[in-house]
Amino acid sequence: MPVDHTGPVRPTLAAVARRAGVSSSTASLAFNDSGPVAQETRDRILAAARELGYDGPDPRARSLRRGRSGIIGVVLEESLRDAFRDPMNVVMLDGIADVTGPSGNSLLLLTETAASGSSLVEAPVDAVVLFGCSPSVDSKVEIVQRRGIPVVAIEGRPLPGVLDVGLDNREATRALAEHLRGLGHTRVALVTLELDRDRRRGILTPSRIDSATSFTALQRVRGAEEVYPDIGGYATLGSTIDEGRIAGRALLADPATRPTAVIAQSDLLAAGVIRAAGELGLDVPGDLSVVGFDGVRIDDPAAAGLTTMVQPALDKGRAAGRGVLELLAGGSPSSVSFTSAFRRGSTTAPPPAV
Amino acid sequence: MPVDHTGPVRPTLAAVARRAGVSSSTASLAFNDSGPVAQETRDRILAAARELGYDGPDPRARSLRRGRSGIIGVVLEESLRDAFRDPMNVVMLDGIADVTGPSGNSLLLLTETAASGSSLVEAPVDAVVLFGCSPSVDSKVEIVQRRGIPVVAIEGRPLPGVLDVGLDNREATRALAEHLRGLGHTRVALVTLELDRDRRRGILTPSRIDSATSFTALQRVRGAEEVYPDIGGYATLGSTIDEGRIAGRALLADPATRPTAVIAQSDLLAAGVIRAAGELGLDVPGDLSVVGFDGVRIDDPAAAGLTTMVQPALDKGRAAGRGVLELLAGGSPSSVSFTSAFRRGSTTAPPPAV
DNA sequence: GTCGCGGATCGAATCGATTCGACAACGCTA
DNA sequence: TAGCGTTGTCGAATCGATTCGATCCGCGAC
Repeated sequence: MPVDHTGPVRPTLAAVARRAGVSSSTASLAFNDSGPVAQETRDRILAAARELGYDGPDPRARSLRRGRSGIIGVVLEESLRDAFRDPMNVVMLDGIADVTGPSGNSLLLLTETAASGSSLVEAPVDAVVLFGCSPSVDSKVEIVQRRGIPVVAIEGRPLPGVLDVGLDNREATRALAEHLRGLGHTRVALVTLELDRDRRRGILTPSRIDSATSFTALQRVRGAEEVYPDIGGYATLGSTIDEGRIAGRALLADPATRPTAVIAQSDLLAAGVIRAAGELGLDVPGDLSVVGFDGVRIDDPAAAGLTTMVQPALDKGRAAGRGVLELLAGGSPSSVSFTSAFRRGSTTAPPPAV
Repeated sequence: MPVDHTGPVRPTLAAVARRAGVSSSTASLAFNDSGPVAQETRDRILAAARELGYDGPDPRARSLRRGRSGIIGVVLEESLRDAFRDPMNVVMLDGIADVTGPSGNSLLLLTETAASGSSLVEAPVDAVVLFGCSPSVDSKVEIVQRRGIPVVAIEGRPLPGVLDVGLDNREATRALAEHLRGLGHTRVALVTLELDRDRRRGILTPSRIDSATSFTALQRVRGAEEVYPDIGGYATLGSTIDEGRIAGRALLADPATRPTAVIAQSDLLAAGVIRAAGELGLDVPGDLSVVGFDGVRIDDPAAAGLTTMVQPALDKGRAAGRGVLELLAGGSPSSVSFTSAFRRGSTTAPPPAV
C-alpha cells in the first residue's frame, strides 16, 4: 500500500455517493442539477458531501470527461510587464474578460517566450486569443488549430481559419497623414511600433519596411505612404514612452534634417516624442506637430491633448470575447473590423514658417 | 454509433501506439521521455504520431492522471482594468511569472466578482496567489485549502496555512510620518487606499478606521498614527490618480482646515493629490508636502520626484512565485517580509511660514 | 552453464468524474 | 385493467492519458 504523503485524502464523488447510499451517477446529477433527482435524495447527497468535506467535483476530471476546461488562453507577445505597459492591451484584455467572465470562463496568460512556448500546446485551453500575432506563433497556431481549438486574432495577419478582429490601421493612418498634409507639412517622419522579431531599433529603411513581419505596424506604414510615399522615420522596439523618446531624440537631434511633423504609431510613442521635443527645446505644436494612435488615456500631461486616432479598444476586446464564445458554441462568426475616429488635439498645427 | 459532429476525431495516444505497433504505455514513455525506450522504437512512435497528426498528449487527461495542471491561479481584487491600472500589480505579476514561467506553469487570471467566484473553486489550479486579499475571499480560501491547494498571499492578513509575502507597511509609513514631523509638520492628513468592501469614499473617521478590513491599508494607517495619533484624512476607493485627485480636492479645498502635508498610501494617489494641489494653485512642496508609497515609476512628471517609500515589487512577486513552487514541491517555506526604502524626493519641505 | 541484472516492453489499474441506456415504480387515460 | 408516459435511480462505458509491477531477453560474471 502506498504511503500517503498528502494528508487526508480528498473525498471523491464516489465516496459521497456511497455514504449517501446512492450511485455515483445520481450524485453527479445532484451536483450538476441536470436530470431529475428527488429533493430528498439531493438533500441526502449534499449532507453526505458536507460531512465528508467534499466541495464539488474535481475540475480536472470534469474537464477530461466534458472535453471543456472553461479556460481561454490569451497569448501576449512578450513579458507581462511589457504587455501591460500599454494601456491598449489592458483595455482589450478587460474587454475580453467582460464577455467571457460571465460565461464562466477564465483567462490563462500565455507569453510567447521560448520556455512557455510549450505551454501554449500543453495548456488545457478551450480557445485561444492572439494579441497582435507575430510570425513566431504561426506554427503554434497551426498545432492549436489542428487540435480543433478555436483561434481568434486581434489585429493579426489574416490567417485561414482564424477569426480576425481587425482595425482600419491603414485608412486611419492615412487620415492622420492627410490631416498633416492639410496643415501644410511636407517633412514628416514615422515612429513605428516593433516591425519584426529581430529586435533592432533604428532608422527606417525601405528594406527594413519590406521585411517587416508585424502586420499592424506595416499597415500603418502603408497608410502613411499613401500620402507621403517616401516617408522615412524610426523603428522602435515597442509601444512605450521610452522608446518614443529614443526615437524622438534620433529624429529631432539634427536641425538640418528635422521633420516638422511626426506620425507616431501609438499614443505612448507620441508621448515619448513630445518629451524628446521638450528636452530639445522644441515647442509642440509650434515647432513640431505630433500625432499618435490609439486614443488611450495616458497619465502624462504632455500627451493630454494629443491629436490621434481613437480606436475602440474595449469593443475590440469584447468582440474577441464574443467571437470566442460563438466559436465554442459551434457557430462560425465572421471576422469583424473596427474603425478609428480622428480626434483633433492641440499637438498639431501648421509647420513653422521658414 | 454516435454521429460525430466535430469533424475528424483527434487521434489519441492509443491510436498512435496501435499504428506504431507498440503498447500505449510505451508510447507514453516515448512522449515523456521517462523510462527507457529504444531509439528505434521511439522513432517509430514519433513517425506514427506525425502521420496521424497527433501533437502530444491531451492536457486534460494528463492533468487528471498526474494530479497537476501546471496552472497557478492569481486572484485579483477587481476588474482586470482596475487591477492593471496600478503598476504595482503589474510588476508583481511579472515577478511571479518570472519565477513560475520557466518551471512550465502559467497564470490563470481570476477576479473576485460574484460570477467568477465559482471559478476559483472550479478552476483546475495547482496553487493560488492572492493579491491583497479582502475578507470576501476568506471562505473561498478555506475551500481551496481543503482541497490541498497551496495558497500564497501578497500582503494579506496573516491566515493560518497561508504563506504570506509581506511588507513593512506600518514601519514604512511611520518613517514617512517621521520625515514629515522632522520637517516641522503638525497638520498632516492621510489619503488611504480602499479600506473595506463597502465602497464608500469620504472623510476618514475613527469608526471608519476601526471597521477597516483591508489589512494593508489599515497597517499603513497605524504607522501614521504612531507619529500623528489623531491623524485624519480621506478614504478612497482604490489606487488611482483620479481617486487621489478627488481626495486632494476634498482635503485642500478649505484653506482654514488645509493640512500642510499629505501622506498618500500609494504613489498614484500622491500624484492625484499633487494634481489637485496644482489645480488649487498650491505649490508643492512650498505650500504642501506630499509623500507617496510604492516607489513605482509613474508616467506623470508631477510625480517625478516624489518622496516615497520604495518597495521591492518585483522581488515580492518573485518571492510569491518561489513560494508557490516550493509549496508545490512539497516543501514548507516560511513567510517572507520585505522592507521598503525611504526615498527623499522634491515633494517635501518644511511647512509654509504662517 | 547458470545466475543475475539491466534494458525494453507490455497489461492492467487508476485518476474522478459525466452520461447514455435500461429499468422499476408510479399515476394517468382509455 | 392493459397500455403508456414520467420520474427517479442505477450500472457500465468512457474521456485519454500515466504508472506500477511483471515479463522477456540478452549478456557478462562466476
